[in-house]
Amino acid sequence: MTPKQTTSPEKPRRATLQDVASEAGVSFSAVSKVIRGASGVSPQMRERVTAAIEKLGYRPHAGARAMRGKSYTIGVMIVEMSSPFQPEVVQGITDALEGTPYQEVLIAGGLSPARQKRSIEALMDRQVDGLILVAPWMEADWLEELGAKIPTVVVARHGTAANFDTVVDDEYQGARLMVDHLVSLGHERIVHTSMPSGGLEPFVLSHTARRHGYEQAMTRHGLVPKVVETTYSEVGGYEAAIQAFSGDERPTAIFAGADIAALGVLRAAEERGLQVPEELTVAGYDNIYVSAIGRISLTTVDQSGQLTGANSTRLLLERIGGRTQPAHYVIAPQLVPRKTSAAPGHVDQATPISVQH
Amino acid sequence: MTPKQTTSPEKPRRATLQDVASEAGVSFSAVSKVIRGASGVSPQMRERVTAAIEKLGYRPHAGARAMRGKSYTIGVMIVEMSSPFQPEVVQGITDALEGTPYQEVLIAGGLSPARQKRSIEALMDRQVDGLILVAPWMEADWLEELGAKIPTVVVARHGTAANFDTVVDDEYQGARLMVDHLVSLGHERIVHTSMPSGGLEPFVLSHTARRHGYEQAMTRHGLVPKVVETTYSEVGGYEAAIQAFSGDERPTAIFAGADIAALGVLRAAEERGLQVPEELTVAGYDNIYVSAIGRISLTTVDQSGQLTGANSTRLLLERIGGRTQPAHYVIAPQLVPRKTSAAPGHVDQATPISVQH
DNA sequence: GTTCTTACGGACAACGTTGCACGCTTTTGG
DNA sequence: CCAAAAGCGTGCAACGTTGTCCGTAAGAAC
Repeated sequence: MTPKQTTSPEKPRRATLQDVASEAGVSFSAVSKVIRGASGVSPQMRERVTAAIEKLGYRPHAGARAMRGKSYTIGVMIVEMSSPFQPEVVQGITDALEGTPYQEVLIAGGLSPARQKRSIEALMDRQVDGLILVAPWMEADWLEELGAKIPTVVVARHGTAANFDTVVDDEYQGARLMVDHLVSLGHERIVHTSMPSGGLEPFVLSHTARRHGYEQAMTRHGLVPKVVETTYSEVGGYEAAIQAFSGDERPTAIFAGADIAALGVLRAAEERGLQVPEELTVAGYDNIYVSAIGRISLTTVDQSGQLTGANSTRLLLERIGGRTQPAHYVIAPQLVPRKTSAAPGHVDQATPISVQH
Repeated sequence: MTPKQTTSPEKPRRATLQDVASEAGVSFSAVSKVIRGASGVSPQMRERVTAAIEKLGYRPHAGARAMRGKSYTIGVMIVEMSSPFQPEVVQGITDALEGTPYQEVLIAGGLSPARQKRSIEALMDRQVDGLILVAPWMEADWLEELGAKIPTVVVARHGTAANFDTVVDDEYQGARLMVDHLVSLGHERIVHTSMPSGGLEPFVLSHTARRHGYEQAMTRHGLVPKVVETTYSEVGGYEAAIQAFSGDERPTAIFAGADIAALGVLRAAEERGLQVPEELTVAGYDNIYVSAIGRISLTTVDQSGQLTGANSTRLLLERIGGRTQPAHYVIAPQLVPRKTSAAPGHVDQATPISVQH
């Protein structure tokens, strides 16, 4: 009953096709046929082989399979796991792969294009059958070359590609939804916080799309867009808010490009003694986990990571199946109004007084 | 300059040892020697081969290597990525593996022992050379059997094992640190929120260790421990707080077993109109990302995920190197006092009045 | 000048699969 | 009743490595 000790190093060898074949009294080719579901197998043999597989606990050797072409492994690169969107995407992938012979394997790409490239190469060294890259940072050309080598789906980059598929949330639309929401509440001075573009044209990362969507929507409403560039982080949001407050006319609403930055905006507002939402409306984008909890209750935009993952997987399997025409899938975002947004209230009277230059 | 189109399906084959050998004008065995750093290689040959490898961009085929014994891949199972501890552990692993020939690969184990087992098996099918399991939920026996088959390190489970190593934060100690902190501030009625044990003895998961540490420390201070069992979630924390408030004597401090639950406690306090920390001290455990941000600023206990990852990797590499004696590494936690904890202030006067039965 | 050692490079047999080519039965069709 | 076809099982050659074994040539020792 006590666990086996390692002291006697008689590790039981993993069962192979040959072992199963001996057990069932057939050739190993026959076993292979059964496993592959190939034709030319009698029901009796199938049964005996299946029993032997069961008995020995046989599992195919992925390395050996990889040598013959397919590893039945999907490589997923995520940049960083801390954001809640990425785990959701992964969950979507896992669910979509359930019931297929494929298994996904993740790799943390890290925060630089060079590292991300190395991670992708590590995945390719391991003979994955396809790649799903979540918000990769490297140049489009590199991805095009990659896509020519291996079935690839890129998540969260706007734009079209020749050699790989993309799945992306319509972030222009998401930003528009938010602006419409704020305008319908009565806001006019709405500041957007963004981050430096990063020069990945012709591809467009999330923040650029959100910013453009914001600008278009503002213009459409006849309002003047005003963007503050810091970073998508709590500190970045804080700094952006400080900058926004320092202008001539204090904004009545701050639409942060990311929830995490919105949290910094909230802190800045608190320090200034500005009541949210009475004196300042704050909104974000991403619907991260904390945005939902009572103490924050942040108005934001949700993009379904689950859907993103599921569709990425679908496209990838199609590509593995032989499709070569690139596909681009766009997912509709959803506005999530919560307690940090309201009609601009007391702010109209208070504005000139509390501004400090 | 435009990216190659996939329309002409002339995917360039990946370079093999043989290709490199032809390029360098030597035998493929010689190339293998160079790559493995084996002896019996002249400097000139090494140079020519290295040049050829460079030129062709040769990279070893992990599948083929796996067939000969080593895949140079470390499998890491994480239960869920949403918690911030796990990404940190992964970061620690990545850093520790930098410069070694090994590469880690992650798999999301999911929220049930059955799924987690399947994930681990999927990793083994892929011939990983070793496993790091972060907070796995399955029975100890299963892990013992696993450890007999493959070098394994288990993270975040207290207790000793025969066939694998463990790396764990000293959560008894962490809970004691927190209780000492609260007591030193003057608190006496300190409630702890926990979750049902789950029956994984003789192994002990985090919440049980924290609870025991809390109980011991309270007793040592001559105080009466009081535990509320809900779940480690925002809602769970909220419910636990409501229960804690409903007693005869309202606690002056609530020490949640997890930061995420502490957030729920904060919400409950807010709803009750209790000022934190003036009327109620709130503390957590984990030091998750949001705990640090200004608007929350939660007093908590930090366990270094980075250190955990680094040490897990070290132990695993030792085991892969041949060690069979089990090792168990304990990491010291650190108290992180922030703004949600303070001496019990107005509460002493206010207690009898605001309690509702 | 012969023999022994050493250093180097190459040949080769696995490793566990896949999938084709091949034969042996059994059935079917005339 | 014989030939052809279909059904079924086996044999075998890859796939890209590692690591052992072996042969050769150059240098050292006598």
